[in-house]
Amino acid sequence: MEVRYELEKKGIKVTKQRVAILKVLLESTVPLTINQIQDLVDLPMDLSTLYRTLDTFYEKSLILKTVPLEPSQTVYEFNHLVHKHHLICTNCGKILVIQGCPLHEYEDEVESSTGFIIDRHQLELYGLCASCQKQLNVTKKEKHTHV
Amino acid sequence: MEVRYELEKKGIKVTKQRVAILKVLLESTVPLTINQIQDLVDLPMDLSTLYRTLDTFYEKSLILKTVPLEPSQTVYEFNHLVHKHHLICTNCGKILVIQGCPLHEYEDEVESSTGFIIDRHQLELYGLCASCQKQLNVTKKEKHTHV
DNA sequence: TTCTTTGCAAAAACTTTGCAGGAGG
DNA sequence: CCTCCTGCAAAGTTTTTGCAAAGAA
Repeated sequence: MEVRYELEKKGIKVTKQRVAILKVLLESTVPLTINQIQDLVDLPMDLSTLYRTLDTFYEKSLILKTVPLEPSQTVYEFNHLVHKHHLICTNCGKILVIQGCPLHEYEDEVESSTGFIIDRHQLELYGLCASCQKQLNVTKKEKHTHV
Repeated sequence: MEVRYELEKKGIKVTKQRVAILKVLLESTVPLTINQIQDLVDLPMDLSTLYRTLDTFYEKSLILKTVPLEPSQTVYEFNHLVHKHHLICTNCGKILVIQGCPLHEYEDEVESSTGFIIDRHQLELYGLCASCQKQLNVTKKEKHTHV
């Protein structure tokens, strides 16, 4: 089974809980909160197991972790090794995954101006999705000036 | 006093607690957690007051709010109306504020490809500051490939 | 067997809420 | 004077931890 292989590849001991969690993350097209993972997993599982397992996965770079501003619960997703970011609707909470990243040259600039070694970043975009715009009768004209 | 003026300008009723909180945020060069604000404020104040006040300030765009990945407690800072981002050292936790933003054209692209109206974003860069690099004997060569 | 992981229970950390008294305009 | 704000207490959420039993290699 490929899920087991993903774990072994990272040197993570294979257990049925870990397989179940990873399967959920692999099958999801969107990032999930810990409670959503608990609901989706195919065997009952304690939250402490989920926290511990997700920490382990994160340390081994098997998954990515994001803390959105609204709602501010951490979400987890499989690390497909394709760089991407989230576009989050502040009305309905829908998360869209967008591929690609405009930050590489910027990071190089910041590294040389600050002396840091940058190894990752977190970027989310927030706004209104098309259907919430319709529902709320918002048009592009009313967009707030970006600060 | 200019702190009172900032409040009045936004239509926020002036109280000694609000003045004290805003003063702390105005005087700080770095974003602060709610506990740090409580420690820095010049009169004893309940945490519920802090939560409520910071919510109010945030709704009126008087302050900015960020949720870093590590450590993941929300931080608050005065909204100077100059766009900036954070560079966070994952070893010592130090937060550097960096001015400028490389995202404006990118947001326009994403808007047209997704139909969203984007009104803000959150971006943080994570890495090692110069002194932690020295302390940990890390050099640029060992930098992880960015995923 | 030996070491790691899990579930349970409890605690810690963080955040929200209701209400009565106090402060601001 | 009227309304809104604050402190207190309590409860709700989210996350962490210790320990004994179960599971993986």
